[in-house]
Amino acid sequence: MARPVQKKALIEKAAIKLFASKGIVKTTTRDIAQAASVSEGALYRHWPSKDKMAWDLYCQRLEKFITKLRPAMFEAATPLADRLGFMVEAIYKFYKTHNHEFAFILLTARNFPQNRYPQEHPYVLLSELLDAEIAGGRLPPCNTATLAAMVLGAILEPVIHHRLGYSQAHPIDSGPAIGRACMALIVAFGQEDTPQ
Amino acid sequence: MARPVQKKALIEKAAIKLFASKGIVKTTTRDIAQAASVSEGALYRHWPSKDKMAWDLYCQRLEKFITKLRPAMFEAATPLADRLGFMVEAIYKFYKTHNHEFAFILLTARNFPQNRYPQEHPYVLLSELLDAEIAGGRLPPCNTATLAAMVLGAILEPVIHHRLGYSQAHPIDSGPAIGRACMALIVAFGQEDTPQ
DNA sequence: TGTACATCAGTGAACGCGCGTTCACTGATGTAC
DNA sequence: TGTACATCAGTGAACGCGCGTTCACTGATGTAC
Repeated sequence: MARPVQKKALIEKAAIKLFASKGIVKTTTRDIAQAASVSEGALYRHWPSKDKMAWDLYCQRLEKFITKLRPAMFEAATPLADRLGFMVEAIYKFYKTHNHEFAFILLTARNFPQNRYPQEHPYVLLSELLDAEIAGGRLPPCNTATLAAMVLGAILEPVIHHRLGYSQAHPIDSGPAIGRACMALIVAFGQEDTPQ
Repeated sequence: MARPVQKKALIEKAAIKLFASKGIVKTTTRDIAQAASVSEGALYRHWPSKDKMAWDLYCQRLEKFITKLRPAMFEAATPLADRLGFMVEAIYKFYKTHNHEFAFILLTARNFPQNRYPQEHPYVLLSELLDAEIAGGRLPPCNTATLAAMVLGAILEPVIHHRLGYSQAHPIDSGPAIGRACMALIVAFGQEDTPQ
């Protein structure tokens, strides 16, 4: 039986909150240790470096999130508008319940030094979704890479604004309107356009 | 007559390029000095600190950009779709001609420690524009803070993806489709919605 | 015009704080016999 | 069951590199007389 790990979870929670608030680079190991009521050396019992810790946390929490998102987004029988609505709803719900974790994986982590997405990301899901719609003839062909980026930006930017305090209204309250607007965006983008 | 300033402009150019590529925190004064072929001490003849330099550059370059954007966006007689199209076009054009400067003021600078927008920002312009449309009865009332954030996100996210290399197609090539899609987004967002 | 002085953008070496990381040590738990 | 040993998450002090900033100095240009 493995020795009971007590403090790792505390360190993770404190690190994610700090990373989400101050950014990875401006968060020090002293910050984390203090917030988790742990010595600095304790970090190095679980991760080889601060940067590796950040990257591991990012991949792991993102995968957890994707696992929630993927199934309903790929219910083949459901119309696109519904699946998009589900995606928007799921994203904002996750933001509401896991504020810091969300800000970390979807906002802060944009500027990871690695400069790359992990294999799985809402952006990738969205691209696949759009490609499948086009392949199924339910959407005219278009540049899905750009379109997926637009939709993702339209969904996430209100979260950024809410989190930074520019807007008081929680995006989840505008969920239906936002889903509807994204659907209209997709349709309008495809009109009269040819793939590049 | 002021002594001719030769190196300040070099320092600014090098700093902006580095800030845009590595982020402000990860860019060192040694990086900047080396890129500008200048001693580190030279920075402190023009700015009191690295952070103040970054903030000054941000405000100044953003204002320059806004000055280009504002006039045509507020031509009262022009329909919204055209003004939106102009905005999209102007943004992507600026990105094309001033790659690093754009990435600095509109992408990197999102996570400034100050955690606030300067008074003038494309987001603010967009909000004002939408409010004016509603006041003029040409758009149904809605939550313009959220809507402006959506539109901004939809316009800027393709730029982020292009700059990070996720997408090869330059957003300017999809300019008309993106403008059209943003217009559709706005219209759909307002339908059946009441202001909050 | 020539001389003395002020100004200031620049240099390059040094400083010292803050940070990520290391390390010897501890004590609790698991395991072999 | 008791004893000896291995394991490992934790501590807290120390280390040392890298970074932002400082400082004495230089040399070119502007100004007073």
